Amino acid sequence: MRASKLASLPTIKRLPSYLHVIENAAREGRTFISGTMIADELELEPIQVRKDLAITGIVGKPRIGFPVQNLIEAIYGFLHWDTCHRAVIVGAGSLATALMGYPEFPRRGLSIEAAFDTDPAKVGRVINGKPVYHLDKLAERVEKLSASMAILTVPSQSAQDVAEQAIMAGITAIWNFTNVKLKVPPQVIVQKEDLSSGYAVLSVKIRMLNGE
Amino acid sequence: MRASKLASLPTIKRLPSYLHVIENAAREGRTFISGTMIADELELEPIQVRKDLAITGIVGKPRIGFPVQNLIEAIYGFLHWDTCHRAVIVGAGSLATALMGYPEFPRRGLSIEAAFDTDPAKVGRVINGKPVYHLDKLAERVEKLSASMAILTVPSQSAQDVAEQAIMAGITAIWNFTNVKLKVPPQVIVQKEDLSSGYAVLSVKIRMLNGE
DNA sequence: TAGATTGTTAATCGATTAACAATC
DNA sequence: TAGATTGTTAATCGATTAACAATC
Repeated sequence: MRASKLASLPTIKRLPSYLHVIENAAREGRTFISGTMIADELELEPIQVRKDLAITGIVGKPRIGFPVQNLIEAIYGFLHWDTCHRAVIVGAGSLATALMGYPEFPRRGLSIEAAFDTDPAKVGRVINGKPVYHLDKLAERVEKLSASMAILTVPSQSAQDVAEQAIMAGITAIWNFTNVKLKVPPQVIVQKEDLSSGYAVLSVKIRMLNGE
Repeated sequence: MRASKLASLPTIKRLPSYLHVIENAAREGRTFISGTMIADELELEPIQVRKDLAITGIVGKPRIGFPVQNLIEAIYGFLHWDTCHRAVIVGAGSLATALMGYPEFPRRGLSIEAAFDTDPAKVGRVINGKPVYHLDKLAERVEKLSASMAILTVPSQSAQDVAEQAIMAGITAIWNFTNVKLKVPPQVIVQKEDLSSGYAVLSVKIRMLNGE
């Protein structure tokens, strides 16, 4: 059992960027990387990087740093990215297309197996090698694919309805790209991705830069 | 001058979701809304909502709540969403298409005026009523459009290069959808949008749910 | 009026940062 | 060896939450 309770949300969110830097180092043939180096690259404090990396259980060598391969494996393990997450995506628009073509996901254990839509113009098409089915086929396909995750890229109005259908079909984790706060049973996990909040931060920074 | 220094990053990130709830209330014809009600809707603590809303300067009435219209205007003002942000998007792929078609952005002051790409198959096309230019035209177009923001949806390898071109062209704010940590001069604002970190959180929650 | 909700002040909680001995 | 970097323990910082008088 991993000591996952010890990892805070901010730490978990930073791990992927560490992984990115460490994988670059691996690609360059490095076998060790120091927390200081990672911190420099990402403009963070070295102490924060060390603290965060501690949750992986990998111990570093003073003066030398952390073993790159072990660190990569440990982060994958910690993030559960060494396991395949079979997902379906509902709403086969351009955002779905973007997510289905995102090359990083397959390497990180996320496999988007099929898309669903109600638009007859989209049903039957193939996106990035994966079929687009009518939403009616959701339950049937989720079972056949043994998918446990649903990614929601539908319009806001249908978000709650689609979420309920997905849950009925046996989905236990939802990655929600709509701006709707979904109401789900307690055992279902929802992660909401909110573009507006990123834009809000950017926008406030602009206002402050412009000296108001 | 607004007391923007008093708003923490978490508060800023929550404001858009408050706005969403409050605008729904306005659409239903409500003239007042309580912090408790907003909190219920978003599964937050009432005290947190009250604290957050305090930064807008709008005062509520005990027992009744906050005046809906004033609150909406104040949040728009605070987030700088009452001002037009003219933006260009570089990398005219499916993510760019998704962002250009996101109906919320125009209402929130974000106007994506043009897209840029190096792919001859994309240059000259029109996405959502906006032209796709060759990247060569970036400087010229940014000036003509008097755009101050660039949205980056290019492949990682070209991210740093494109960012530098955008800055040379006069861009002062970058919304970065690549997984590259950009190196920019201190006066340039960068907001990095990281899908991996959301996926990391979801994935760790799944692992914990599955009882490991 | 009664009681739900507000704004404020204080307490708690948790994350970040600092300090430093150990060590490669 | 000398000194950069580690892991740990303690201090600081900031955000969330609690308490409560004021009030519509």
